[in-house]
Amino acid sequence: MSPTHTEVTTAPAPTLATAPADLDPCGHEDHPDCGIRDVLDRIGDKWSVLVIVELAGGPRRFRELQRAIHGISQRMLTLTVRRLERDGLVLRTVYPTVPAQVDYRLTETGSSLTHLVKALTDWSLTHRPVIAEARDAYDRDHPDHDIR
Amino acid sequence: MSPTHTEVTTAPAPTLATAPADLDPCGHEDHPDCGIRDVLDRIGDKWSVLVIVELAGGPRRFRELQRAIHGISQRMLTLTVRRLERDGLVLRTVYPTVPAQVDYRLTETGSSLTHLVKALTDWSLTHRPVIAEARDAYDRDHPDHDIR
DNA sequence: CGGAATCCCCTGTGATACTG
DNA sequence: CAGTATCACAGGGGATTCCG
Repeated sequence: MSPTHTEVTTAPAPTLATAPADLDPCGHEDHPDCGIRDVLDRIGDKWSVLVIVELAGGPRRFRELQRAIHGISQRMLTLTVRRLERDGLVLRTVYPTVPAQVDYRLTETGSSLTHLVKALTDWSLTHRPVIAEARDAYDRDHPDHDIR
Repeated sequence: MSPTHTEVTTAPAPTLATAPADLDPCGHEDHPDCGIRDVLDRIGDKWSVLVIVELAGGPRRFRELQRAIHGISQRMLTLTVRRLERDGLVLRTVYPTVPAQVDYRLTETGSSLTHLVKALTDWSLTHRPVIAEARDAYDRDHPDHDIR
């Protein structure tokens, strides 16, 4: 890594006015396990959100999902939909045909997540350029760092 | 894992009407790398959102952050704020005092994320009971599975 | 105080092969 | 088609130690 972060400031050290966390998702001051953790552990993985996005377009079969979600392996798709099913976000239906046919669709709860996902993608698309620029600037000022 | 998922349905297999993904974050049909990936890779990790939540309450020093975010290690806090700094979501300021003093605060871009985070925590708090119930039900119907 | 450097484990994920 | 079963591996992340 670069020879240690060394960009200092000449300004005097301020006394941080311990501002209150007006966004505190918990009830009390010491964030013990903020409910947010639940969501993150659930949709914060590599594929869940993409599955939800795809299912937001309507029911999909296993292969359809796999084809739609570029790069996901069979194994991960299985694990992802299973977890979503377990959490009640996705409904899995098996039709006793031959060969087997299974479809997945969002439950009521799952659908309520699509708004958030939409907001996330919107934010992403809006700020992507700014972030890319910030990144380039950082990488320019900090040659040979290994962040990410 | 349990002897294979075997909950079938008696209903006839429907012909999925390939509904359009009206939530498609990409421009075209085949989701190649949906912009959503960018956000997820950025705030979808274990700690970033918690740091953002804390900084939403105002500037914080390194130790303050670590104390506020229960369970985070020194190493991960460092890595997390570095990545956020690199992406231009957090501003890091070093005061040449002795011992060193550093504070972190959200940038304009970073602040714009607090709305989303708030929405996420709200959703989490609202649906937590339902999800917990779904989970229990699943675990009851599928004894000895190893999902998650 | 605010890190950086190491060591190490464990989990998530991919690749491949097999099955009802 | 829709999985399951294994193997194999990179990297995320924790604990500890050292430094300016």
